[in-house]
Amino acid sequence: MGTVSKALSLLTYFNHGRTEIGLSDLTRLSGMNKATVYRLMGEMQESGFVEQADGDRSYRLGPQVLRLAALREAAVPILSVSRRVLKDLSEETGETTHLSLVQGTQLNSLSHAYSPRHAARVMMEDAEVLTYHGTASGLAVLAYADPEFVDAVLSGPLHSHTAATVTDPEAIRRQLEEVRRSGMAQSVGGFEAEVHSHAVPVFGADRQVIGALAVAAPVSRMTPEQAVLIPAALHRAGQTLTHRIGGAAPADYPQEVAA
Amino acid sequence: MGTVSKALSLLTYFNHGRTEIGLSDLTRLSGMNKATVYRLMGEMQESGFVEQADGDRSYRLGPQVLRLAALREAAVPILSVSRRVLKDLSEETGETTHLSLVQGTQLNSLSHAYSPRHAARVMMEDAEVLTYHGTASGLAVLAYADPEFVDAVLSGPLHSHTAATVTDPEAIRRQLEEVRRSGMAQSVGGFEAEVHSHAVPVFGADRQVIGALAVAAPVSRMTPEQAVLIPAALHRAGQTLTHRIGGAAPADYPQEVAA
DNA sequence: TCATGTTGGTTCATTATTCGAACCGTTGGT
DNA sequence: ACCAACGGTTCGAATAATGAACCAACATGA
Repeated sequence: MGTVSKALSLLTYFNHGRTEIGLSDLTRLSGMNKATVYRLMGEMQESGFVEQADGDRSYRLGPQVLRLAALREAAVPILSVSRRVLKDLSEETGETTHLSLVQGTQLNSLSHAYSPRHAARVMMEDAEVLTYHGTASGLAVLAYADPEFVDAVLSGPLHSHTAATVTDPEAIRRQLEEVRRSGMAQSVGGFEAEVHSHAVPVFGADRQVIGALAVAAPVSRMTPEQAVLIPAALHRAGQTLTHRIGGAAPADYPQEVAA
Repeated sequence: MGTVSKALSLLTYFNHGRTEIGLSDLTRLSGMNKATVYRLMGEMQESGFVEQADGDRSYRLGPQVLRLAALREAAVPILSVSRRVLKDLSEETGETTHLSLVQGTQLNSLSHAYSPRHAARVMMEDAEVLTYHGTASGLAVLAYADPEFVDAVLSGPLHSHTAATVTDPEAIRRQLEEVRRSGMAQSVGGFEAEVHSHAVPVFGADRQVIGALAVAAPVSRMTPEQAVLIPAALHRAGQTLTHRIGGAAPADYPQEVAA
């Protein structure tokens, strides 16, 4: 692994539960030498990618990432476009909706919308890491990902989030077959108990899957009517989003939502 | 300069006018060897910080920066907080308002708001680079920056945006004195002709200046009444923003807007 | 008070990585 | 057919990264 990859990999240890990390913690998390981490963080600090908090000297992400994100959105306005789609979809379904994107080898939630219809909602946070095997979004992505990528994911450790999480690689592969057939992934209590999620893949310009659009509802509200309405609305929203960002679905992607 | 700094410096060549850059262009812009640029970009591509467009193979910023930006906002919610302040300020003044932040050695616009009051508005784009000497925001920042930083900026080349841009270092230093006295910077036609800008500094937790809040109005609308109302509202908004992000102004910062 | 274990930060000889001139193969224009 | 420009690749020489050991400062607690 090159020096640049090492430096950038240090940034992956930041998440919602850990927005500030001290030097020693970072060396432990990364397994690198302390001097190495210190120098790498120092360089990234000079460039404004990280900065040090005032009180203790722990590191946090710097202001430079905001500029890059704004430019990314200027080049590929996927977030701003998705906000409209998410809002419409959550109004139509009455449930929480969210968008997640493939970033390197991990899947991150990046935008979400709530519906005001019900007081009880599935809550979401942005920039949260989703597992491929334990979420509807993850399955939707895997179903249309490169076979090598699927192999890499399924050969790694597959943690259980709940008692209902499917962790057997062969069982997951069968789920992926089903996703490809219907064009839609489902997960009932696989990530969080009492949550029924539907997800469809979102495709980029090269017909590669780039992420997933999902609806998350309490299982108690998944009536037979909703079980028809949500997949139909979600499928349409997914096609709209793929189209608006200049993407295209692969030829074998179902044009209509299958039962 | 270390390898990591070199790699990250490549990202600075992306801007609104140049969201995709080919390998050869990037080598020319950076002055580095082509093989070096190729390898560095390859590493950043693996980490998802950049990606290659489908048609040609030019590079653009990758999805990973979105995740980092979301986490930065989670740690230091300056953008989400500023949106409220900007919106209120543009409604109160009837003019375009914007926030810019110091990122390394450059100043970037990062958020803005328009007022619906007038059809003719000063238009803004996010993630645009502002000069320190030619904008009210830049002067507001310089007035409260480290003396070494001011020296570095003023010893560099100072380009003219318009005929009204002040480029003489000594004249700029006199302007900075005036900014420190009044707590507010002004620029009439210095960046764009026919635009009158006011700006106040925004401070972080360590009483360091971290950016500037500005109001940009057509010179034709800068009536005597507005020339009083805008500085007062802007000064209040700046204090509000500094306070909401957990910052504090230095002791010598004027508590009231001075004439 | 003294020992112990943190923390962030620094040093420097060893070593591995990065560098860059020159080189491909391809594309597009003339 | 030629030329120029493109993205990408090679490999010995040059440089920068590495990591064990070391500081100083602070905290904890016996």
